[in-house]
Amino acid sequence: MEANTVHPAETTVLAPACSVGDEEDSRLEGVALEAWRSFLQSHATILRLLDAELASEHAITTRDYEVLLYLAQAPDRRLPMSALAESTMLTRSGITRLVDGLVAGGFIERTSCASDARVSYAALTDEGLAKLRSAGCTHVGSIRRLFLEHFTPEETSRLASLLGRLPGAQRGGACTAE
Amino acid sequence: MEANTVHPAETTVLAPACSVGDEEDSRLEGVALEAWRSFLQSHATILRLLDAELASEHAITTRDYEVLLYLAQAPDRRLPMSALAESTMLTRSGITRLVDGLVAGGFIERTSCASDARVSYAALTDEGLAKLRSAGCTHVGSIRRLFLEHFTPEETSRLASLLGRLPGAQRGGACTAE
DNA sequence: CAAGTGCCGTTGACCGGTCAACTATAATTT
DNA sequence: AAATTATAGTTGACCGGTCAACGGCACTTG
Repeated sequence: MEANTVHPAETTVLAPACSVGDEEDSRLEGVALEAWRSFLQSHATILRLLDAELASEHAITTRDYEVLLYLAQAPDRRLPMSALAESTMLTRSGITRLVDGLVAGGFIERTSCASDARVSYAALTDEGLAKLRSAGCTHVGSIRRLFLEHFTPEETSRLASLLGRLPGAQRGGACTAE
Repeated sequence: MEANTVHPAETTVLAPACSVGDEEDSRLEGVALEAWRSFLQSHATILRLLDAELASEHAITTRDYEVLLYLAQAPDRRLPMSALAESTMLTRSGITRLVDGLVAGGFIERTSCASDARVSYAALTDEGLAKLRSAGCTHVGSIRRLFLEHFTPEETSRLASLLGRLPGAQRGGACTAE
């Protein structure tokens, strides 16, 4: 029937390896190329699958999930918009619109801040929490299947230590870090 | 002045680790969490930087670059739109529009196929090739700096072998692979 | 060779996200 | 206290990409 919809993605990719010209070192060689390509393509593929599953089984986006999760972990289950923006690495306007959607879905409410009238909190509703819980199972399962399952525990730890050196890898995200 | 534009990204992120509820295994623990988080966040961060550099120094996108590169490596420096779509992991319509842009920029021409009137080739122009070459230096340099430089050769190779197991990592992309 | 079937590329409608401009509030300077 | 500057959030315009529908062409199959 179909299956003609080639999955999209945000790949990118690398650099010559053959003979565009055969000049300088503007090329990536062997194993370095492999590493880089695998990095890009696996990311694209995994995220795509993750998103598809979450969308089809829970009608939310990976981003939605992420926001719900951050809120669930936050004290009082609420966070200022800016905090959300920073955590998710979206712009403030991006978060505004994303939260708009979640509010419309009933997963989040906007509440105002007593001590600073500029800030508006995004607060997780009970339905939001329920959604997160139900989606969580699926999602974590998928992450295991698509990512973690390919490694032994030691490998996972080695991988973590390698990837952990890359730019951006160390920005927050943990439980009570910040 | 500013620097208030928090860099955006397509992160996602993981799963609880604290105490959303303290139920089942719908959580990611320790080192697995680290690996997954690093994977997501480093990707987001690196691609963002890469894109910014390419945009500011060469006025093209990472995707543009990718397409140019694929064409440069192709026999006769041209490829059918569908082939491009597959390589880049974009949809056919996505490629149409992307190529539109590159044609407008003079980097690509559309030519038709003698043996099959349905296909239209995207063919690299000389300017396109020049663009690729000049951008290539910057780009590959950035990849080295942002990614490769964080690893010794053995580490790179180990990383390649780990990432190489992930879904999507083995799809084509090499020189004369197909 | 006429009719079905399927593939190629483009287009329209939409969506998620950015950027830049703006409003309202807070904090700082004078 | 008034003026300045900075911060929080929203909005409008736009962009890159998807999806679904379509038109042109090629390949069966009657």
